[in-house]
Amino acid sequence: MRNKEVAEKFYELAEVAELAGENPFKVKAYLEAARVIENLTIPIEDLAKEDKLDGIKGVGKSIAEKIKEYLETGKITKLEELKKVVPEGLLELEKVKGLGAKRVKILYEKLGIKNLEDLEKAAKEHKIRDLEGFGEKTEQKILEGIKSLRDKRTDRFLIGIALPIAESIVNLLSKNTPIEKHMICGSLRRMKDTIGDIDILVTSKNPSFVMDYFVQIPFVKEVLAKGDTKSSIITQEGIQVDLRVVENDSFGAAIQYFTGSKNHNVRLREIAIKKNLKLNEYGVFRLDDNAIIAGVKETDVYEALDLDWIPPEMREDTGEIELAMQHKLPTIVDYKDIKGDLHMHTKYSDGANTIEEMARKAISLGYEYIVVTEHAKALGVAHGLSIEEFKKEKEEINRLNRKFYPFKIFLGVELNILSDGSIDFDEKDLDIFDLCLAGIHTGMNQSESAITERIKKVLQIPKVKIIVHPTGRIINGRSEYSVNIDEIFREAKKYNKIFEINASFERLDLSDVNARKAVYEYGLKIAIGTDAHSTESMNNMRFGVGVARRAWLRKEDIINTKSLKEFEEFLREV
DNA sequence: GCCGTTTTCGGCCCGACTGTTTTCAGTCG
Repeated sequence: MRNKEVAEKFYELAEVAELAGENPFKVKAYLEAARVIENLTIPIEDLAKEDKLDGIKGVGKSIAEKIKEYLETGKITKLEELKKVVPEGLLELEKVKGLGAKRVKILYEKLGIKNLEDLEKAAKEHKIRDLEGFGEKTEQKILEGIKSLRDKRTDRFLIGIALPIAESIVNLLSKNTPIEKHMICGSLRRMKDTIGDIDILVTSKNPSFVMDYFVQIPFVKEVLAKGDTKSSIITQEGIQVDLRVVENDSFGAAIQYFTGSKNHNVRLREIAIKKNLKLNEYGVFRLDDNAIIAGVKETDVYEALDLDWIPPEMREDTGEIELAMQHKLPTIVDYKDIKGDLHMHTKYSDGANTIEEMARKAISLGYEYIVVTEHAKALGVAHGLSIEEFKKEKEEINRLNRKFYPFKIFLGVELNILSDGSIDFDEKDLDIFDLCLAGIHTGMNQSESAITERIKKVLQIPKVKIIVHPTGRIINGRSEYSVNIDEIFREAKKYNKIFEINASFERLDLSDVNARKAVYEYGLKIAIGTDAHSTESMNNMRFGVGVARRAWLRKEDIINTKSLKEFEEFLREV
């Protein structure tokens, strides 16, 4: 699967082409192609082989040729030629806030500025202020921009860090200020695995009171801006939070606008134009007489465009708009559809709580069952259990099941996929388990073919049902190990295996793109497990469901939406 | 360079903000 790689090339092509002064619409076409390829669930090399590249929306004859050329030779002639005219360093100059392609080009042509160092020197020597279109303030801003670029942490924030902060701010506002409606928008509402900043929208009859309160809440580290309708702060954690107060009549249009994604919104506005309408953050307007026809409710905004309302998690312009147009959107899984948690650890291995505490927590979450899945013996660092120890755990589970009836605890295990593709126990010993998970915890630096073969080997073990955290990524920490995920999925379908969406917010593995591929391209089923090591982290289920919703998964695609009775039937088939 | 339930040619999202300007270009989200 080389989609990501090809997409990167076209992002680069777009950047370089823009700096070279190519037709802006051509640049837009490259960007659009890159984005579509990135979100494709089918390997692009397969499409190339079958000569179906120009069937991709946004890919025409010319871009199809470039894709083919890249796949065959590793190069795009057009890109190589442009690079001869555009120095490498110009790309980083665009990252300075306030500088876009146009200004970078002027700086290069008039002052010969080729990189950050040149830029800083020129600004300090006051050479920039005399250029046409530039001035003293711009020069100052450029220096500030260079500084913040160098200071800036490049990581985005994990959703599991950002969402609780956003929620506590909303709570404080609700309690202490006269706000009426409120909504956390942006990538948080879309449940992206990482977020850049927090967007909160509220309505209020007394905006200035709300703003005065907002900029002085305890965890504010810095106030970036304070106005009547918009204020921005930086929290102690370093996350930027924007609070906007909007009119009640525009609330629906505003949350639509600020939820994004950008690409989704651009498409909506294009659709509006074709219907002789205009869409902005204030509402949907008729172009003829500027009359407002929607704005209070978000559903009305979509309806005004003849679209079904689209769940925020799906708003990435990867086909959801077309389906909404035809009224064929899938009914995606709901947060309350989850009936059990399939992956957790207790004090028996490296968890912080007892089985009983985990069970009580599960009951408080409204679950009908849990599967307790300690590490198996090969994972020494995590107190992996022997078969004898699992037998003991089983006795305690039996006792607790009598106590908590009809709620049920199952005995599972998280097996290790060892470096030769074997697992911790003999297959005959696995019969004591209700459910066997298996995952890679060691030997992640092996080659793609080695890791792929390891997993394929484990797929053949009848008793192993679920592959957990299948790509091994830790967000902002460790990238995926190299594995041919298409080959794994194809093989898994033969044996009816299931893949986990690990709901721990550092992992979220499978990712949205991979989960969608597993279900929609390979017809596989998904399990969502929190991998909780404490009662507290069982709350992370919502992040896993968020990924499932971003992957367009339906209730029936996810096995832990089954009722206890259905789940027991499922286990008997295992 | 792509695309077509008005189009195979002539379009290609919207508004706010900033700084440089006397009416607007560039940038951002």
